Amino acid sequence: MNIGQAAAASGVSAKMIRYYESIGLIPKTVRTESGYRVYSDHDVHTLRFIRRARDLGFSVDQIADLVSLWRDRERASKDVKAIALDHVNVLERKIRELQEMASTLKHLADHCCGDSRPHCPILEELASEEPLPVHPKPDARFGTLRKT
Amino acid sequence: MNIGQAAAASGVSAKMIRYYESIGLIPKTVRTESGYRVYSDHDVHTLRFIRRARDLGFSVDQIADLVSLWRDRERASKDVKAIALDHVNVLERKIRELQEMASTLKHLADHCCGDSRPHCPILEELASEEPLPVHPKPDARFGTLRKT
DNA sequence: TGTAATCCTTCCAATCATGGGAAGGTCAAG
DNA sequence: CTTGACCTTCCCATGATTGGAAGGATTACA
Repeated sequence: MNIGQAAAASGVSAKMIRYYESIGLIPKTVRTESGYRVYSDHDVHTLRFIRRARDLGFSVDQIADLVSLWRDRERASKDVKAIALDHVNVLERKIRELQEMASTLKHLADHCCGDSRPHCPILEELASEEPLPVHPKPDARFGTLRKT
Repeated sequence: MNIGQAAAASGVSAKMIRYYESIGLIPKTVRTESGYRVYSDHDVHTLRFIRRARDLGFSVDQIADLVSLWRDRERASKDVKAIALDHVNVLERKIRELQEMASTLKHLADHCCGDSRPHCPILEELASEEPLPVHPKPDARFGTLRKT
């Protein structure tokens, strides 16, 4: 299988496959006489594993750890779980950050008439010397996202 | 005022001030004879405006638009509001993506005992040929985030 | 068999916002 | 006058990904 076919079969672009090889996430493949990379079904399986981990937002470093645990039949599941929960924490922190931005911004936009006149609370707020008002109150709807 | 003082007063690092100047987000400043950049209170005010916009996650391009609207006394507030709401949409889309990842991952982690044995549903799922199960059901808790 | 289209290769560059650091000039305090 | 803290420019790195150029290989079709 050529790299293009492996890409189509795995959902990882040929560009990324070469990149993953270059950084050592996947081993160097066999080549044909003319230098073409050759992939097996097993390689494609690994690539699909990587793509799934990537779709869950894992970093390449974490994916490397996950792949190595996947290959290791003696692994402890707690090591896998630790990586996963670590990543959940990162995701949730990021989510809270973005929610805070969105909430503040929606609040500001709600108070802007959005017509053809120049008066605009959004700009006023950005230009203000006061600390940015951390959205009215951390809406209870988001409470379920807290880690507690 | 030197760049370091402007940085301290605005909360934008000296590095970033130079960068913003280089990309044209802020105009080139006056220099002393020896080449030091000189900043006025007005410049610092602009920098603070930029920092606030940045803290709300606006891109540099959007910030440039916001600054230009801020400067424009003839602006229409709807132009500002449009930028803000556009950005809210981007933020909310990103939030939903991250929530989907976190939710899927938490679900997987919940089913992993996390002990010293090798069996691990997280790895099994990543290695599976099935489509990633988009978390059990788009939990109603997140429904309020939908754009409708 | 010729040729054109479609692959593949490597290498380099760009993204986005930010930080690190080197080499060297400037300034203020002691 | 020296020392330390500032400033200058320039280059590099991040992370994951895409784009493209130049050139070789393979394939398909007439």
